[in-house]
Amino acid sequence: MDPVRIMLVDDHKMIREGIKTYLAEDSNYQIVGEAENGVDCLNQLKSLEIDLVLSDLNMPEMDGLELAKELKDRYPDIKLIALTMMGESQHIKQMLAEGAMGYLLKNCGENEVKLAIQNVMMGGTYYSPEVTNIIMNNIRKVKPKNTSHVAMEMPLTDREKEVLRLILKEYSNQEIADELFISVRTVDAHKRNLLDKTGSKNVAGLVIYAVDRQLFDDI
Amino acid sequence: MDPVRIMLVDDHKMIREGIKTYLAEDSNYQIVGEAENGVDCLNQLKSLEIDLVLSDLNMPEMDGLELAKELKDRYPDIKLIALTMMGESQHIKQMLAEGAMGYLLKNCGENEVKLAIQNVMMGGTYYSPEVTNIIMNNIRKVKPKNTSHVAMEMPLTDREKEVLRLILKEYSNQEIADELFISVRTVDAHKRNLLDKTGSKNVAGLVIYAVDRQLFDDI
DNA sequence: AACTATATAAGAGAATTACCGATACACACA
DNA sequence: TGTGTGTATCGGTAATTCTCTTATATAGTT
Repeated sequence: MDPVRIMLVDDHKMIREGIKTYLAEDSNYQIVGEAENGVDCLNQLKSLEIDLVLSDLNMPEMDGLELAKELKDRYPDIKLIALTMMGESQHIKQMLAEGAMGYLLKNCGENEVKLAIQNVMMGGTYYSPEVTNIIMNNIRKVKPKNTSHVAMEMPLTDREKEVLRLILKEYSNQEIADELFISVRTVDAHKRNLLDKTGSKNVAGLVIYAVDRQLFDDI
Repeated sequence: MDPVRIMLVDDHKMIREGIKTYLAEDSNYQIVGEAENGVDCLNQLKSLEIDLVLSDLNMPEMDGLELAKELKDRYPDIKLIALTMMGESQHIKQMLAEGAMGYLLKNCGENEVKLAIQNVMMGGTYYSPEVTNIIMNNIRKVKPKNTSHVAMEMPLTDREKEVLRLILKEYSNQEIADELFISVRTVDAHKRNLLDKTGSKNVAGLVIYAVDRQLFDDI
């Protein structure tokens, strides 16, 4: 099999050197480019054939997230694995959302790097266990509320959910009325009930309610 | 070490039997209870000392999510591992949010079950790799939008972010004005600029924008 | 048959927000 | 030293939404 053609993107030379020593003696991997930031990387990509980019998150000029967006847009076939340090669950989720197929911690070992590259090159994914934990903990800790008033929570009727769904789609009351073939006053009434049931003060509250209960899968 | 005292909760006898055979011959584990749904489980807990609950998600009477909430509330020391089949990323995230410390697929092997129980009993976590993939893919596929107009995206000013933050807190324009010691009209203007910059039609759009960019960590 | 929940709708006034400006200030650029 | 450009600040007026109250029809329950 041809070696995987890799570009390293990190503003710290030391990190790049480290990874190079990991992969240097293995003919399955070939480091064909190094960049210090996203802009640098994109420039080099104009003249290089690359299979996979291993990129840091925090960099001057253009960070990993911006780079991920550009890569997805301009070179959708190039695989991306993100390199990160602990405690960046915020960025991790965003990178995944932008198409990173893998995630490595900077203190990972040689075998883990190779495993990640292999998985991703075969169309799979790789997430270092520590990263998985960060994400899962992040998901878990999201809700410090609902302790006492759980039982008090009222179920929404189908119609109310329908109205809520349209509210999330940024429809005005009038537009919702037209969509559902009912009067604005009715929409008004449903909305009022929604505000009561969810304990919200306004539309913002309704959206947040829907989002953190994941009422609709398109959010 | 004392054996881990376990309760199995699943409406399918076959599943319960399967897990029992996995753990029966190992003196480190003791199945002290079996329940067919959440209500059944909670009833038995009144008279049983349990360390860990292994629970299905979809069950009649009271499902896994409801059970998780009740356990967290009434027996916060009891560990919970969720049992699931593929394709339930929605529920997975919710279960994690409700305090499940682990996640197993129903087709997992004996060793994986034991590993999960050990990890969780030691205060750790266990997520089956397939489940991890489901979650990550779910995070990844969320955004089918931003393809062309990525570059067009305008950065928000500090003041605008401040206003947006208060909007997310369900403040009215007047309340925001009071909080920031400015006129309602100014708030209004900031809001208009926010709507323009984010391409939103109304507050719902702003909230969604903030949520899926994770602009503020309290959402 | 009576009760409850839901969906529907209206009136009327208050409150809020949206829209179209305008001014002021700082900062960059030529 | 002008001349933009972006940001923050408001005012008036129009449009919308909210609040409160009331009402009817329908379906399901007891």
